[in-house]
Amino acid sequence: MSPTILRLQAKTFNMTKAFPFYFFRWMHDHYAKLPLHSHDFIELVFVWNGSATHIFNSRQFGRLEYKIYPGDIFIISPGEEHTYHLDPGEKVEIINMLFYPEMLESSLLFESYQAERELMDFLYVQPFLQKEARFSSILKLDAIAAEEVMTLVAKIEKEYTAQQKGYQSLVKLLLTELVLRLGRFYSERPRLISERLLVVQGGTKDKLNRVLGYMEHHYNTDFSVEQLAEMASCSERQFARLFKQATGTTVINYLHNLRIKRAQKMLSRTNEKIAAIGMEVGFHDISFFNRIFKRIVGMSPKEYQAGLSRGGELEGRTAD
DNA sequence: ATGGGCGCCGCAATCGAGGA
DNA sequence: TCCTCGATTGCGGCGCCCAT
Repeated sequence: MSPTILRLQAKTFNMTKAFPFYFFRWMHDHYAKLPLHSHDFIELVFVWNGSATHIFNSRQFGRLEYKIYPGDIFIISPGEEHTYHLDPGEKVEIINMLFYPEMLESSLLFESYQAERELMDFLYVQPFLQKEARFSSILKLDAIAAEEVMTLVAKIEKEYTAQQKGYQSLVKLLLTELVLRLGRFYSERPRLISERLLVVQGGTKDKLNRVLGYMEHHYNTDFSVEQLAEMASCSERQFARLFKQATGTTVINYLHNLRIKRAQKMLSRTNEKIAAIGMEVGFHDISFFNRIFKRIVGMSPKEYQAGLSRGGELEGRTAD
């Protein structure tokens, strides 16, 4: 017998037609059982603290489970059934924003540019495409992006709580900005192997995805091909072969591209010294960082930074 | 599809010189 | 002082070939 699914509706959260939005934070632990539930609104989830296992039932993909950690952001679309499981001793603090599409300033999103429409992939398109995309629609932000997002979330929370004159319009605008920014981070994130991997088989694809996920989040630490191969449960030789087959490049080249891309982003967003940025993205030697940067981007980090500060269009290539 | 052997290539680290 | 570039060196990664 299948479990009863709790169906949550707008009236549960006092959402109105004029302002269909609800903001709340909640703490969850092993003892507080949240039943499997679904809703007819969009749920934007920010993991603030702790960890949990997110359990997700989908008509398309069946039952999915994945671990969530601080900084993770994901969307639960209308009709999707989900809940959380926490092991004894485990706790999680989550920020939830429940809303209907009417909350978003559609004039800003849909009428102007195709680019804005593409940003909305994060909300509507990607989660329905394929099983792997469901996982990749969990955004993991770097420190700078997370700060931008959290500043916006704090503003929304402040407006929503204080409820001063005009707060509904301000929350709409802030939520629209938040979704656009998330869409931008989503489109800028490194592509998972599975999204372009057509040549390798299912089980292998999962293994490579696990490794690529590791590389994306540990790009600035030292690891060997041997360790990665172990993670993928295959020999070094086989791993290197599959990696090349899947990505079109070698492990080291892929890692360099990842590091340089992050370095480009940092150069454009901070005033940190080039040497510090090189170290931060995982290069032990500034000389070697310069060389790799120039090979990939087509100009030295200094030239790249100078180009940014002039505010002009950069001709340099993008690491990808 | 997968793994092993072998040899070459280039990454990564280090040092030094020179320019802005 | 900071950044870039060149030279050098040890060793790990990768391509090729062949076997299972």
